[in-house]
Amino acid sequence: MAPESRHSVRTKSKEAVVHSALKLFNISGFDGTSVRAIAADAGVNLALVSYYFGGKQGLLEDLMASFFEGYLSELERGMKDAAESGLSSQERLIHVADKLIGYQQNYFYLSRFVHREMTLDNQLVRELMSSYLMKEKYLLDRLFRQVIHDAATDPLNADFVMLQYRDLITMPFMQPQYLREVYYLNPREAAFRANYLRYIRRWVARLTDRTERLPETGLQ
Amino acid sequence: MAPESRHSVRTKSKEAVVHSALKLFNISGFDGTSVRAIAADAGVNLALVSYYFGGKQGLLEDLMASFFEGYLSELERGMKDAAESGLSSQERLIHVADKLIGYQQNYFYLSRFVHREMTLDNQLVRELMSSYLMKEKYLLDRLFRQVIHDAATDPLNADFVMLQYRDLITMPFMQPQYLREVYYLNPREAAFRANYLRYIRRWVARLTDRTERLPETGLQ
DNA sequence: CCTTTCCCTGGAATTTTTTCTGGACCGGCT
DNA sequence: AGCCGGTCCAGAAAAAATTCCAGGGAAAGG
Repeated sequence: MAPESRHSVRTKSKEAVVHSALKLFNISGFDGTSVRAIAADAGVNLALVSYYFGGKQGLLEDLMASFFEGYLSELERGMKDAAESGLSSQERLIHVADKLIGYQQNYFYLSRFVHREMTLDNQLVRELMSSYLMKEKYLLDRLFRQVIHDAATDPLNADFVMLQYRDLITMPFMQPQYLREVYYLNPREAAFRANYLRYIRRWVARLTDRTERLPETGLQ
Repeated sequence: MAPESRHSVRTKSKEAVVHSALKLFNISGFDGTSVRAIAADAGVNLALVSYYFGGKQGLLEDLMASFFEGYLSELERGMKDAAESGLSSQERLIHVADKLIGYQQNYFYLSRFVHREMTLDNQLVRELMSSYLMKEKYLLDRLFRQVIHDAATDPLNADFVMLQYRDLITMPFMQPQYLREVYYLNPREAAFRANYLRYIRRWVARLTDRTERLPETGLQ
């Protein structure tokens, strides 16, 4: 970090708050982190948080909105690019996944924080969901329309496929510490993106490669 | 459950605390829930939490340990059953998945709570988890050994496969509200278990189907 | 029937932690 | 000079965790 000249600190405090907040939220969670701790870590006065965000709750909503706007615009742009490049429907899945993984790498702490908060089941989350997540689902539906049609699969199975696709993309950023501790994988690295994308490619290929008939194995 | 006669209340308070705690944790998270709220919801005296669990932190650790013991023993027993029934390696994956999904359905709130807490990245979580997660990984490695060997896939890809398998099993219980709100699926229902298992069956089939045609001489 | 024991209640006081507010400072800009 | 945005300090106010104490009442044991 650069030395703290009076000038560089100027107008940087807000960013410092966000940065420290995200860092600490990923360690102790939102409710487990005090504004004092954030201010202390950011080397900033306590009152700043209320000043800029109107309290702790305001900071939360700010971060949430910020993530979803970026995430959704990345998703939209990825789909648009893919369509204009004339990619096949499978290749579109891969291209979009790549974009979204890149986005979450760039906003690593933010992504993790938001994913975690979304696992709560309260009023705030439900309100946020209904706007952002519905839009996400709409886009994913469009992205998968062709694939689903080609595979001629039943609707329930199609839901599970989309669900797994989404989860494939978000999981490494929801529990990176698991990947790190258990598999020695670091979702923040560029290498991870490349390797993981190769796996997603395989997943997509298997998805569309074969016909619908299943080998009915003996038991149950 | 019996009505709240004086008898049933006896020795039931501890369970009532656990029940209310889990319910509230799933709404507001651990740190977002006060001991007062738990006691009030349980219709129990405030001091009881400290009395039984030695404080809020003790309650947390109790719940964590309780989940993992049940989860791992279910995993072990599922593997043992599958082995003794002489199931194929693919069928074992499905059988174990079914068992673990059943377990998480039976302990729905507990599972969700633990999964959520695990996404934190602090010292406590790391210590608490490392022993359990390492054991889980050991068991999963054994469960997949044959499948991986048959598929003759490279180690990195094998990791991703196991990762996805685990995630397939836990995801519905980490974010059930997402499935509910966006896909109108309820992971708590028996029907979900059956339908989802059918998807897992497909996933396993796709996993092994096309690789079976590869020559046996793959590298380990 | 009486007594002891154990689980729990009730209502506090105590202590620690956290958020928020009111005002002061400070350097730059007009 | 006087304003203004950004920053800091201290303390109010509120909330939360923990502990204390004085029992009630059912069950178990005599």
